[in-house]
Amino acid sequence: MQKAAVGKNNEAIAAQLAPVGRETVQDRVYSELRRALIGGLFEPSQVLTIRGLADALVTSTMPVREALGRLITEKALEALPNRSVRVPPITLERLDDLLRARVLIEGEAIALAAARMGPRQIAGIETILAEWDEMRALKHKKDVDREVTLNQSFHFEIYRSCGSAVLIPMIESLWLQSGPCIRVAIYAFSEAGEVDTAQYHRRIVEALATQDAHAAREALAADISRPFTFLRNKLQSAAAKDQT
Amino acid sequence: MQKAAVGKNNEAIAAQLAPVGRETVQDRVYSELRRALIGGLFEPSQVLTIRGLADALVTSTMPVREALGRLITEKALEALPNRSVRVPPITLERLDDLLRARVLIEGEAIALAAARMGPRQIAGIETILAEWDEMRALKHKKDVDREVTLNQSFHFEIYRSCGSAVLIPMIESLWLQSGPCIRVAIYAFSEAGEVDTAQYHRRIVEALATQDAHAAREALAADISRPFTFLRNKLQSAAAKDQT
DNA sequence: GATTATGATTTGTGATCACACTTGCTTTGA
DNA sequence: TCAAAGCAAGTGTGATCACAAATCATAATC
Repeated sequence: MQKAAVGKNNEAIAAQLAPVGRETVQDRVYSELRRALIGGLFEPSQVLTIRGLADALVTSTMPVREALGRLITEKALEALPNRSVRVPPITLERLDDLLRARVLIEGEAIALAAARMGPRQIAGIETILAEWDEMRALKHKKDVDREVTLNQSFHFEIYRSCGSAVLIPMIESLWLQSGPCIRVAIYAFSEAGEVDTAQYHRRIVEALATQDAHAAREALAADISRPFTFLRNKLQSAAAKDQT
Repeated sequence: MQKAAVGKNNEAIAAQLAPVGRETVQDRVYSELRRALIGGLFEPSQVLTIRGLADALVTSTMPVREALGRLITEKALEALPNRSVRVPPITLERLDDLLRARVLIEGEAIALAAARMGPRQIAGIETILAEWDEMRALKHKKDVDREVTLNQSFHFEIYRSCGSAVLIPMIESLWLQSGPCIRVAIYAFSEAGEVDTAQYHRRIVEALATQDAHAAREALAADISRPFTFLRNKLQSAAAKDQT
C-alpha cells in the first residue's frame, strides 16, 4: 500500500515509525479559530482583524488571512462590506434557520448511524457519558469548556459512524455557525440549575443501542432544540423589554 | 438609510448613480473557479496548480491560492497529502453519498419554498422553462453549457424562495461537489437522445403552483436522481468490464 | 537491468512590502 | 456651536521574494 520508494526491506522500520505529519501554519491557525468559534470564545458581532489575530497567535498575517477566508466561506464568519470580518450576530430568524438545518441534517446522520453502530461504537459513546457523569459528580467548578468539549465529542462520535463523507463536513459547518450562539445558552443553563443534559444523551444512546433510527432522530432533535428554544425565549423577552 | 456623509443635497445625484461595487480579484477568481466547477469544465481527478491557474486567469498567485483554499474547505476541491490540489475523483460511494445529501437538503428547501412562492415567483421559473423550450426548438447545436446554466437557474430560483440563509449555501456547496460528475452524465444524456429534462421540471412547477410541498419534493428527487443513477450504472458497467 | 543516488525544475508556503481604503480625531471656517 | 475638510493611524489586498518539499529525468552502482 505504501509508496514503493521506501525501499525494499524498510517495511520493518516503517512499521515502527509514526508518520511525522506536516501540518502547515495555516492549518493550525484554522483549527485554532474553529475551536474558538465552536467553543464560543468569540462573541456574536465581534469584529476580528487579521493583524490582531496574527499577533495573538504569534504568526504573520498570511496564514491568518487564508484561514479567515475559509471560515467566511463556511459562514462561520461574515465579511462586512467594509471588508472587515466579524462573527455573525444572533437574530431570531437565524436561530430558527440554524435549528431547522441542524435537526434535518444531524437527524439524517444519526438515523444512518443507528443502522451502522455496533456494540464497539456504542461502548465508545458510553465512555463519554461516563466522563460527563464524573465531571458532574465533582461539580465545585462549573467547567463550561469541558462541557462543550464533551458534548461535541459525544455528538461527533455518533456522526462519524454515519459513513457519509458529505454530511459530516456540513454538520461541522453548522456547529461552527451555531457555536457562538450556543455558548450563550450553555452559560445561562449553568447558572439556572439546568435539567441535566446527560438525560437527553442517555435517551439517544438507548435508541442507538436498539437500532431504533426513528427514536434516535427524535431524541437528538430534543437535545439540539433545547439550547435553541432557550435562547429564543431569552431573545424575545429582551426584545419585548426594549419595546417598552 | 444611506450614509449621511454624502452631504446635504446630494441625494438627488446619488439616486442617479449606480453603486460602483468593489469586487476583489480574489472574488473574481473564486467565482470563475466555481463556475468552471459547477459547469464541469474540470475533470474529476484533474490536478490544479496555483501558478497554472494564475497564468490562465492573468493574475498573481495570491488571489488564486486563497480561492483554492476556500474551495477546498467546501469540499469542491481536495487537498492531497503532497499539498497539491485536485478535483475529487468519482467513486460509487461518493455518488450515492452526494445524491442522498442533495435529495435531503434540496428536498427540504423546495418544501419550504412551496409554501412561500407566490404567482410572481412561479412566473419567474416558468420563464426559465420557456427559455429551455426555445433552446430545444432550434437544436442544431447541442449547447451543453447553456443547458447547465438554465438548469442551475431553474433550481436556484426555487431555492432562493425557501427563505433559508443556511440551506442555500449548503446547496451551493453540494452543486460544487457534484458538478464535475454531473457534467459527465449530461454529456452522455445529450448523446443518448435523452428523455427531456423539461418534463421533470414541468412536474416540479405544477407541484409548486398548487403549493403541494410533498409532490414538489418527490418531483425534485426524481429530477436530481436521474443523472446520478445514470452515472452509477455507467460506473458499474465500467467496473465490471475492468474485472473481465 | 533494476535500484538507488543526484541534480534541475516545479510547486506550495510564509514573510514582507506597497498601495488603497477606512476610520476616528483634529482643525478649520462659517 | 456645529458641520465639513484635513490628517494620521489602522487595515485589507495583491505582488514579490525566499525557502523547503516534491517531482522528474539522468547518472551511478550493485
